[in-house]
Amino acid sequence: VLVSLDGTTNPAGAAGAAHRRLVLRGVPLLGSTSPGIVDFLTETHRHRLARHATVEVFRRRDIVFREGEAADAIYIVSDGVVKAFRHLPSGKRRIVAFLFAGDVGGLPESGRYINSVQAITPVTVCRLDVGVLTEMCDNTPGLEHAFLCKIVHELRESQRHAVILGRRDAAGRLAMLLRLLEGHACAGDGIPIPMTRSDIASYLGLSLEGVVRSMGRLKRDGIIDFHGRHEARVLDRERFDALVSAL
Amino acid sequence: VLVSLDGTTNPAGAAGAAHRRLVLRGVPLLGSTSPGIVDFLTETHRHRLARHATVEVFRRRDIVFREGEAADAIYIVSDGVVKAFRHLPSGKRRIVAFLFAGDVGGLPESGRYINSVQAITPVTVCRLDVGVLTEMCDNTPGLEHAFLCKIVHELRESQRHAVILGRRDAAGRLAMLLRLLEGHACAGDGIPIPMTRSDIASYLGLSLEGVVRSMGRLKRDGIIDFHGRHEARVLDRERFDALVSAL
DNA sequence: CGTCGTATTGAGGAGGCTCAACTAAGGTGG
DNA sequence: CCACCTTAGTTGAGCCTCCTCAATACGACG
Repeated sequence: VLVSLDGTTNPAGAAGAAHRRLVLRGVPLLGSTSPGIVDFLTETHRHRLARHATVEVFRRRDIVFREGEAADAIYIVSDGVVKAFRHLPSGKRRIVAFLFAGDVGGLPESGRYINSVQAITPVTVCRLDVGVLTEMCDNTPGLEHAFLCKIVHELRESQRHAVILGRRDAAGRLAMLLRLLEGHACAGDGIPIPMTRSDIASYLGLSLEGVVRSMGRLKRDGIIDFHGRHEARVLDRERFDALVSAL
Repeated sequence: VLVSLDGTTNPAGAAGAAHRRLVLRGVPLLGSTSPGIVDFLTETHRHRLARHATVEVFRRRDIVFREGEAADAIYIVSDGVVKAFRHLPSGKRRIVAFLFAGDVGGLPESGRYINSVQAITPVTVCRLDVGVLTEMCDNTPGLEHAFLCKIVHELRESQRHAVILGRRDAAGRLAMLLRLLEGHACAGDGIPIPMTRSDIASYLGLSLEGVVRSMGRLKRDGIIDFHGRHEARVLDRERFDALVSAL
């Protein structure tokens, strides 16, 4: 943690820094003319939240919070990517979600975090004290609704994850993950793969080697090209889409 | 649909009928002395909602709503069990969740349902018009918060589902589902299995035959006893728990 | 330039899927 | 009330995929 401002009210500078970082991205509940993804927060929300938000920076591999800890705050990812995972009784870990800029993490159950969150790239987050946040929701119209919309969005994403895991073919699962990552890519460029093969395996319910071999197959088949370990590029869009849609 | 009262305000009788059916069950966000599951709705919420809720009854196999349809209403399951599923491009279907009494379904994306819901037992639901509901959330303190808590609960359940699907052993997945069903059973009795083997397979990401064989193994090993097709009983609690916790 | 974490590749084995035949149960109409 | 029909469930044989184990290569970082 490099920057950590506590207290209930931020100085103007810190509030300004938090302000532009507070974003809740997702597809809205109700139909609208506007396209897919929007920011659920209004300017008013942002200003109010910014006064009490703490900006925190984490390096790769840093833990943001741990499963089982008292949930003092919820977090909004502002920059970078984190993984949310649960420890299984055996000691293994299963990644339950990747969180990108505009996602929330740290929703508690009975006052405790239900999964751990760890940075997989350098990360900037906004920390919102739960006490302050609940109070703010009570007297800021639409704020709680914004979070509700975001959480519904994460529920949909989680269900999509379940659909991915329901597939039996490794290459198909991988393709669906790449499609997901593509959604977070800047258009035109290659698809960034911020996480390790091991993380991918844990998210897809495969073995590490299974992930590697699936990548090898996609490459051999001329569907995807992998540049280095952290970038992919779709070569054959048609067959890629077919693979994603298969099953 | 056997009972369907529309209009924005219900007569006293219908409102009374809806009143006791309106329940949102789940584990709360914040820690409390009270144990596990609570009802997020207050009496006030129930009374207000009841005036505009429609009670609907469905028989086994009836469709409550379909993926892609305009989402006019959200539903609270009052009695019985439904399955929420998505159609895959191939035409197959994957069950994303089972909804029991106290669960919500029909949360929209861009004004449309994102999955279909079908009754797997005789079912009673409360239908809440989205327009009326959003309006009511604006002028009923705590109502939106109740839904938020419930949706967080469903998000956790969905993540648990993902953990189940991450397992590679069929018997272990099945055991985890049985554990989930056990949570909805009246204590002391056997575990009711309302859904078909095919539904179980679709939920667990297995083949129908795989489900059957896994049941056969649990029975042969003396861990679970199956009475008929819709009831299970844990014979060896210790090994059952070990199986659930394995991996 | 060494070292550790990460990635890759190979051989062998286990588990689940597919295909196919068959049984059981529920529901409908005569 | 029974016969029939449709849906749901069961069992077996063989194949295929993915996992496991083990050895090796790569690459970031000090």
